[in-house]
Amino acid sequence: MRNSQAMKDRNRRRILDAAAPLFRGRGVQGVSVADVMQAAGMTHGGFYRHFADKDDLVVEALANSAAQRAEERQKVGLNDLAAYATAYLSPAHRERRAEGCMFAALGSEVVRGPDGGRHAMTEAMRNLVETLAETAAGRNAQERRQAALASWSAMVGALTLSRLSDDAALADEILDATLKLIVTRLSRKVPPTGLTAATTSSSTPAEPQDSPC
Amino acid sequence: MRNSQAMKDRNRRRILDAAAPLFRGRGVQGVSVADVMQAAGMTHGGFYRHFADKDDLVVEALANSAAQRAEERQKVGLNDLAAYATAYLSPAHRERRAEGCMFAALGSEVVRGPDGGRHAMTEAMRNLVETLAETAAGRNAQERRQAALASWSAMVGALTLSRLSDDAALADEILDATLKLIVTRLSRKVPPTGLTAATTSSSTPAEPQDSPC
DNA sequence: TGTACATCAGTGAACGCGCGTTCACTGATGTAC
DNA sequence: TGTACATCAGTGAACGCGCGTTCACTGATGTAC
Repeated sequence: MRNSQAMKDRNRRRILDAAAPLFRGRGVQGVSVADVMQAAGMTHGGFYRHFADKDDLVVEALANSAAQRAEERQKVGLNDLAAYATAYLSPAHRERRAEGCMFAALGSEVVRGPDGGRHAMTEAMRNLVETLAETAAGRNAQERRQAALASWSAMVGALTLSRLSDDAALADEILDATLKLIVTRLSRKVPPTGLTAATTSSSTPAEPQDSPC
Repeated sequence: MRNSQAMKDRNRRRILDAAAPLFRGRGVQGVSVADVMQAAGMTHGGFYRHFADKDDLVVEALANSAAQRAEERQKVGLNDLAAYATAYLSPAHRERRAEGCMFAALGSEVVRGPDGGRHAMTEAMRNLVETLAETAAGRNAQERRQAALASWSAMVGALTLSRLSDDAALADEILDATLKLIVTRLSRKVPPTGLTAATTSSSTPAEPQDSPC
């Protein structure tokens, strides 16, 4: 049976929306085309009406996911570096890989993948860094940009390493130390009122906020 | 033909030494058992005289590689945080994935892998962080440890993101901004004489030093 | 508006390939006497 | 020290499975008249 064009568009979106969390949770190579199609509520045969091949899906899913996150960020207004880092470097984010940041989950795998994937993530990163730079510490635009770049690097590294650690105490230490650095030295001081004091400990659960990054 | 015990030991070491760079360069899932055995100069059938399965190899290769790096670090004396970061955050390290840091290359993949892999990397990380903390900035041991943890997170994240960027200028910016942060604010000031000034630009090639981390 | 026909989204079986793993085999090694 | 035999490291063919991809088929959709 043939589906209408509207149905096809809706199904394509479903595939993309199903693919992204699967990839983040199990890695691109850990997820089959059939897995994605099943998660989208279809069988694997129809996949090639939507995408040229699996690589194509990866690129589209990364770009789609990045665009969604950027939009949410604008809407919710999670544009403050200190607040962003607090949510990003939370145990909740560490535990929820599938719903979390794609850079921490897929960065090293995408490096080895098709160029389109790197490109999609580069654009997402550029967008994010520019946003974060607005509330980063620094006496001029260049310093703020550098603080944002270093903060972003530290966040991605800390989340990856915290997930890697099989020692829970060390895993928390990594998040705490990195968050403290960003909050106290790399983000702009003025706007939030007295948040800084509370962010030193990761026991602040940073309410199960969906998807930073 | 049966080989002597000495030969067997030598071959096991060869397998481990062949496996580590392959894994770092192409990912664990991107390398087959046959690939590793071929790189070690053998055929795939003999693999199971040495390892229970591929997961076992992964764990042993990570541990072996980590131990070698720790030993080299002690010998060469690359124990100074600022010097270490300078080598780590160099374009040379970014380009040589197979010979580089296993945390940046394999971190997010090992997270999803067998527990043994996470454990091997956790121990390696603990050892490294303790070493780096000795020359990190801070008024007491706790502050120095936090600076070392945050620095290490930033290094791993920056290298991953710099490799990810398909924009060369952005890729360099990431390394430079992170290196500047670590050198100027997170490492102990005194010991090196006047190195700090030169490290701001990544055009300092940080002589093709083998394998930081 | 109605009819006839071409299109094509999605199905599910099938194909081909690579991978992890097994296995029969070999002959040098190590050991027991 | 020499001999006889069991061991077992490494070989290369083979197995079984899962995966990416293809394909014949279906029937609803869209279009031309």
